[in-house]
Amino acid sequence: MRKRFTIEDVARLAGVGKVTVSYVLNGRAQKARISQETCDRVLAAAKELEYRPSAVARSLVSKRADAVSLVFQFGEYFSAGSSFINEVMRGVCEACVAADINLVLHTRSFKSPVEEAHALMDGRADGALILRDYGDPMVEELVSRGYPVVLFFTRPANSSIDFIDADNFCGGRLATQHLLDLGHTRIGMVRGSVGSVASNDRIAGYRAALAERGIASQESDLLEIDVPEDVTTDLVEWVRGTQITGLVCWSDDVAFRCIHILAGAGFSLPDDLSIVGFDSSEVCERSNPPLTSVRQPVYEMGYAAARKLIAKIRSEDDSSSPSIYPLTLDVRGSTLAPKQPSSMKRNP
Amino acid sequence: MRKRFTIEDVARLAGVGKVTVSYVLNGRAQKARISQETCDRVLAAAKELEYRPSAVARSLVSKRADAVSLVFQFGEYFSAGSSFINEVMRGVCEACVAADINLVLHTRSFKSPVEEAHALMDGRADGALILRDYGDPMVEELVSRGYPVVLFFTRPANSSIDFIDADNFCGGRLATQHLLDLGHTRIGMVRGSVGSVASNDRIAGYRAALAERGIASQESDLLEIDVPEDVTTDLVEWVRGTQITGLVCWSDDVAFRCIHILAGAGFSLPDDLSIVGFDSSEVCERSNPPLTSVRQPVYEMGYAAARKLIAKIRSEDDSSSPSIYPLTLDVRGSTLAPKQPSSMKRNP
DNA sequence: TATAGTTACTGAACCGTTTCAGCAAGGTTC
DNA sequence: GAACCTTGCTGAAACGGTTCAGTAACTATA
Repeated sequence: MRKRFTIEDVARLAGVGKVTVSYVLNGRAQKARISQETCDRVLAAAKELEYRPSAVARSLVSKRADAVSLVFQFGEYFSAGSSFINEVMRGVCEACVAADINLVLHTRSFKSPVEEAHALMDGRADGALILRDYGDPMVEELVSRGYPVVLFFTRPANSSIDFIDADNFCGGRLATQHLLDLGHTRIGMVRGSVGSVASNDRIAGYRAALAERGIASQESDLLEIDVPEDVTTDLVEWVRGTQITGLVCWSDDVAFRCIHILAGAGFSLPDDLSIVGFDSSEVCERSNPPLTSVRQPVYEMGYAAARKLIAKIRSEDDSSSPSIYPLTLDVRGSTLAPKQPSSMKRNP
Repeated sequence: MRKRFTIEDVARLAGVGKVTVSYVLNGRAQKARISQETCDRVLAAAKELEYRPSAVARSLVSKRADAVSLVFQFGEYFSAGSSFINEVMRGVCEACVAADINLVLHTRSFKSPVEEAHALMDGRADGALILRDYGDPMVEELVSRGYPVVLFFTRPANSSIDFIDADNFCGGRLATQHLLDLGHTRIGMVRGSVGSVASNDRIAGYRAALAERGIASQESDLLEIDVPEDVTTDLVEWVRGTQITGLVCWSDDVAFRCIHILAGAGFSLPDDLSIVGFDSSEVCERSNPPLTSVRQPVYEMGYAAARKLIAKIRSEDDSSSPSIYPLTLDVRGSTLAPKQPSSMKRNP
């Protein structure tokens, strides 16, 4: 690569000190009372040399990187077909574009959580956006050092930590209530991983909805998975064994997988089983049957998380923006009243 | 954030000069002939202060950032449902993890292509991975300055530029041949944008396949779109108007959209129209009908592009890895012989 | 005409690292 | 005992910017 010109080169060419160049190029010519004539000379010199300041040198003294980092399990989230992470990325990217800062994906190999935390704090980014549950030792390390952090799609136990999450309790409740309203009484749930706060919240909502109708929830009606690929033909036996007629899924992806596997096993959907997804991504419209799903504003949440982090870094006020996003239900074709209603239908 | 300790602090605590600390911490104690005892003292001091070197200061002197940047239209690619960009990201991220470098998403707002190029060369990254056609003024600016660049999913006219691309000509040919083999003679193509090299290559392959069977290709059999959302109900009229019985699509996403729209308009698929997608993403298995698609190794290509760039930056030899990836066809349920074969079927 | 204020700049220090040349102390060699 | 290694360490400069506190030359005020 061709040698880059430095501020010194520009100063020399313009016949001024490098300080003057710095002031002019940072738009602070007024404050430093640089004359118009000198300004022009500096600008001309900079243009002639096609001078571009070194972000690195600038960072060293300003102690700001004008970048935030984004941390998650890349291999896991960037797996085929999930629109969730796409929407997250789009939200985060657009917030960064709007704020004119860079986004650093912390794709480094680390030995320990503490190492990882230290690497995050190496000065390349001014804060971190983390898609991971609180309780993670890495997060705790960052937080304990006062490094600016915003968690999203989780809800930290420690309330002093900034976060953006959806109202998963309501989401679980909404999905379950919908099935109850249709007349289902045996409702199962394909839950997320046990450690996930979001998953536990949704289960709580699910249980609350059942309890409101006087139905006791059973542990066996929960099927745990970590990633959509965990949904295998075991699902078929589980569905048959539990005799559920309604199913609330951890995500749309999981729901699609369930549909695929159940259809393959001879289930007629939605007649044999009503299925509710989560996220209500665009594909729900096009699936067969179209998927009833809890709408999660993933894009907005990604955007908001980045905004919150940026506001924090810039010490701007951000108190007006919510931390918890409400969820709604998009009813589509994948949910129907059960074939042999075991109770009075409320919605005929 | 708590004040960070610097190399000076460690040196003071260990009772040595900061140079010594630098050598010890960079594993060059041998070379600098630092005694074991001093080494231990330095290590202990560093641990006690939980010292972490500043990546920024280090970059300033080493002139390396240990990061590469990734450039594409974030808003456009990170749109719901596309597994293409997910696979790209996964490949790129994993290559970066393996090489222990960071990935910078250049999410900044720029006025002009030249500004954007300059911003890319600001020192935060050692090279750029670009998902954009060559000919783009930004790319030319980078290349003309000798900034390390690898383009992917395109094929630069200037052969000195590194790139990773699929053999789109063969891909277009393969898809078309498959339909021809099934007995189709009127075959249409939903092409990508006109400026796209990949799209033009696929069209050339499509035309070559037709020509090999003595069929003249017609301009009206090509439907241009830029993004999947461009596929609207106009498609229905176009299909009816052209009387095609086979359709090669720009991507799986486009194919799914076509299926959705055509099915909505009363088409019975695949009986009324055979459809071939491109990418052969995982969802093809689960769609209805399962989508015949040209398999593009997107993950591998993303990985390879990042590897190539990293090798270039590190001046390693990378001549063994291919630039052009072969494509294959995954035949699934969305393609059948036409209902009223207009020629002899070759595959009954 | 001494004092103060303004204008237009700049020298030096600093940010936190790395690198290179150098140096003191002790050990070998002849 | 002079010349030359070796060992173990360090001072100073450099990387490319920014910031602060001047300062020299004018102009305005009393």
